[in-house]
Amino acid sequence: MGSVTTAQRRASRPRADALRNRERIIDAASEMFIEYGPDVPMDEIARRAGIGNATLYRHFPDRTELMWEVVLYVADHVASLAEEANEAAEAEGGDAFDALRTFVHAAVEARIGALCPILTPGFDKDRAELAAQRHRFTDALERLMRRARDSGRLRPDVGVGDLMVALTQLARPLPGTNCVGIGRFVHRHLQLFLDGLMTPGRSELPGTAATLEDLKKEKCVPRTANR
Amino acid sequence: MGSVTTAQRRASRPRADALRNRERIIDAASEMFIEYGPDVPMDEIARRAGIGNATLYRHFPDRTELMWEVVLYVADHVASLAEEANEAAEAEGGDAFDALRTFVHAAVEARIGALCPILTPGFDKDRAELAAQRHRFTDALERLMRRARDSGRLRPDVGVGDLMVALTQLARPLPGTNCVGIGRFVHRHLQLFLDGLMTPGRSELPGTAATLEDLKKEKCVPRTANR
Amino acid sequence: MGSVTTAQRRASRPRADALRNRERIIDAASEMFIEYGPDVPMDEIARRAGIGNATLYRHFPDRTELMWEVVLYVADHVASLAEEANEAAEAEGGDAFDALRTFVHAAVEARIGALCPILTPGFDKDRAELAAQRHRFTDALERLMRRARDSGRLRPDVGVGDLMVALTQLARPLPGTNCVGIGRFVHRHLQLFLDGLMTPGRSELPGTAATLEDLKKEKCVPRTANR
Amino acid sequence: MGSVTTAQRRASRPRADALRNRERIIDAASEMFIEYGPDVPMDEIARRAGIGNATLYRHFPDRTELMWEVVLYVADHVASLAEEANEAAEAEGGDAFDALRTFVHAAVEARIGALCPILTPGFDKDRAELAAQRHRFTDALERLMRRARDSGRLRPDVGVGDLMVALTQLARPLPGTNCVGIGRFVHRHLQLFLDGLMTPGRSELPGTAATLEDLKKEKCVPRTANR
DNA sequence: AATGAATGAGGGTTCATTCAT
DNA sequence: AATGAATGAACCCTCATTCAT
Repeated sequence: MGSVTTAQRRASRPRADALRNRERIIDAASEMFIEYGPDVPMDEIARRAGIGNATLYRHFPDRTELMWEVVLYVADHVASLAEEANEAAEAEGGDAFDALRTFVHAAVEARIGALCPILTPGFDKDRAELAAQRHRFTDALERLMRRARDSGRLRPDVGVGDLMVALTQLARPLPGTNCVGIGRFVHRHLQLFLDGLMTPGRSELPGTAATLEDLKKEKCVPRTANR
Repeated sequence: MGSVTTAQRRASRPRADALRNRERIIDAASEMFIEYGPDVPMDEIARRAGIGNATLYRHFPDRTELMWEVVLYVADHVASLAEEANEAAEAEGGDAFDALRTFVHAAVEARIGALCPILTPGFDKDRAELAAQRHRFTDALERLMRRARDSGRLRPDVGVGDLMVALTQLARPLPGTNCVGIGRFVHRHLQLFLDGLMTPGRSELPGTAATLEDLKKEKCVPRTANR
Repeated sequence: MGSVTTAQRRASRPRADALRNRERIIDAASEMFIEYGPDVPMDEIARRAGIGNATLYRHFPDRTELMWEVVLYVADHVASLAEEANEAAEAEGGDAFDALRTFVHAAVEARIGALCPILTPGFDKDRAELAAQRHRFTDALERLMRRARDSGRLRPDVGVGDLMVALTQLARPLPGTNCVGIGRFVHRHLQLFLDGLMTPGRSELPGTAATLEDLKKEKCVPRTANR
Repeated sequence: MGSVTTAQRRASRPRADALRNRERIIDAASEMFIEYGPDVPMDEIARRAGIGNATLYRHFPDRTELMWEVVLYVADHVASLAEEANEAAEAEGGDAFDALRTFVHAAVEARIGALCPILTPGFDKDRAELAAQRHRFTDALERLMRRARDSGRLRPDVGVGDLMVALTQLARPLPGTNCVGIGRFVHRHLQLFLDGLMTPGRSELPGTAATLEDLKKEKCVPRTANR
């Protein structure tokens, strides 16, 4: 036991430096998706990752694949955070709304903004692995919010979709900028938004809560083709 | 007396169709800046305006100039809204926080999101005409917020910059989406955010309030590359 | 007699202002062909002529036609100069080489450089009217040079083509510039070139004399299509 | 010792094919600058070089940079020719005017006409490397002409600028022509011009000698438009 | 496996020419 | 007849992706 041929090792285990590069790329890409959006030039990602552009393509055959891996990586992280938050809420003495706050701020640090490619037209968000993470995430967050609602601190007229959309929006860089400066505002404004989510509700809300799923089903017109 | 020749009228007044086209362009551009950001292809703007691309360039010699006109147009509108809101607040029986709510929702309808080019690196936001509108706007909004603060309904630890940034962010379409669907959320989430702005403050806010001016001074790297 | 209907007058005689515009256009174009080459933007020509662009097109349906008229106009002028020079040489006491000098310098003033469109690929230099002028010009110049040669002051190993090419080249603006400055050099360098044409020849000349006709027959490869 | 690894060599030395392409581009560009002027389409240069247009841009980020490299390349060559000519003149038994003739004809072969971008408005002819070549060139040529003047064979009333401008002009292809045919005349007419430079001067020269420097200072309007 | 280089397609802008007033 | 406006094609340059070392 314990002895494998070189060939076997090759097949199963990638070279150490290749693994390291893979990490670097995902890291660079997730940062840059947040700063510049999902259209950031591939060469720039490669540059920030400190590798040649073709190396990037060896790891991820095209931009779609890269987006996919980034999303998967971040979604995994964020899902874990949601689960942890939920567990904290379930734990003895846990407060669900506080756990929600903790999760929201942690999600920003975990680069939840790098999930933006999900909304890109043509992105196949239903591929198995991602679906799994989304389920973990959605489940945990829904249970957490239900618990917060039940505890009487979360307004009953808001849903997971509301939180997700607002979180995504507020965590983005300002349009047309890659201002690091937005960072100064993100946590501040999320805090204010969370305050707005608390009971008693201070205003009537228009529309209804929706999940991201619902949103994705909206009539998304490719506005380009209307002539 | 009082009568001008046709020639004179011609000289001073642009042709009717040209005026119409100009309106259409600004209209299309302001919509598309909101939906896609200030980098949206010029050809797409022309297409949505229903004109040839070169016509776009006849009206606005380059993208900068177009951004400028759009911003001016929207800023004028939004400034008026802010002034109206302020006047409503000053009027007998007026409530400043309610006026603030009214303004926020109206600003979205007025396409305040189309002001995003202001944050674009290289945009000369200090040109005289725009500076004037910004002053009108800033003055009115600051007075409105001060009044709301004084009336005891607005948290004292938030500033104009907070409102502006959150408003901008929440009013944007989701990244990569051309979904009209986001509209369903905008007013809803702004309402929640406004709730969070009310007294009594329900949480401690990190950071400090900042104006858009401050933001612009942040270390902003040019958008396309960082080399 | 002497009475024509308005209709007849219209058909035969263009309006006075139209005539004036036509002159202005040719004037502007001939200047600008010299300064910028035959590719100068049509709108710029219209601008310098002080008219709208469409007016230019009413007079000359396309750039080719405009070039043609300019060439015709200048060729006529230059041909007259050549004839005058020849006559001066034939007159009693006339010196042919001196007449040649006079002609060369006068041709520059007459904007001989505006003949450059002749060499443009696709230019139909064989249209009847132009052919006539070219004949007048060539005849006069050939007789003048023959006479100068016979008088013993012009080298026998140079021909009309030599003079024409050098004249054209030295009278052009420097490449890439519309420097008025070149004017300072033109007469100076033509003078030097003419000195070089005098007897006794001070060097052996490579190649043989050629007419512009010969030149036009050269293998002119449209270099664009060699892949 | 003294041995470099493959990696090191890679880092320092560009790939062989890239070098080859670079040469081809400069070669094509220098030809085409002469034939069509500095405005020749980049795509055409790429085509003649036998590469894709983007490859051209990889080597030279923009047209300015390409002009610069071409100019540098040719200037180096021409400067060497001037120095050689000067040395030949200084050598025992050397004749300065003959050396000048040799230089002029060699400069044409060395594509001195490709220096035309120098006169383009906005071209920074003072960048260090180019300034160096220009100095080498100017020094050598001035010394050569002074020597020729001192030897009594060169007219005293002509300067470097005269030679340079006339050389540039006579070496160009006829306007609008892509005729290789002009080559037949160039050496012929330069020979005639050189003859005109010899003593005794056969005519009075208008104006005064000027350097290219002087010319550059003339009131040069930007090329594209004059508004 | 890693890389620099090459490429075609696409967006920004200008210009000759046509259209509508 | 004169004009301002509109347009498609062409050119400059960038970027995702592929190729060759």
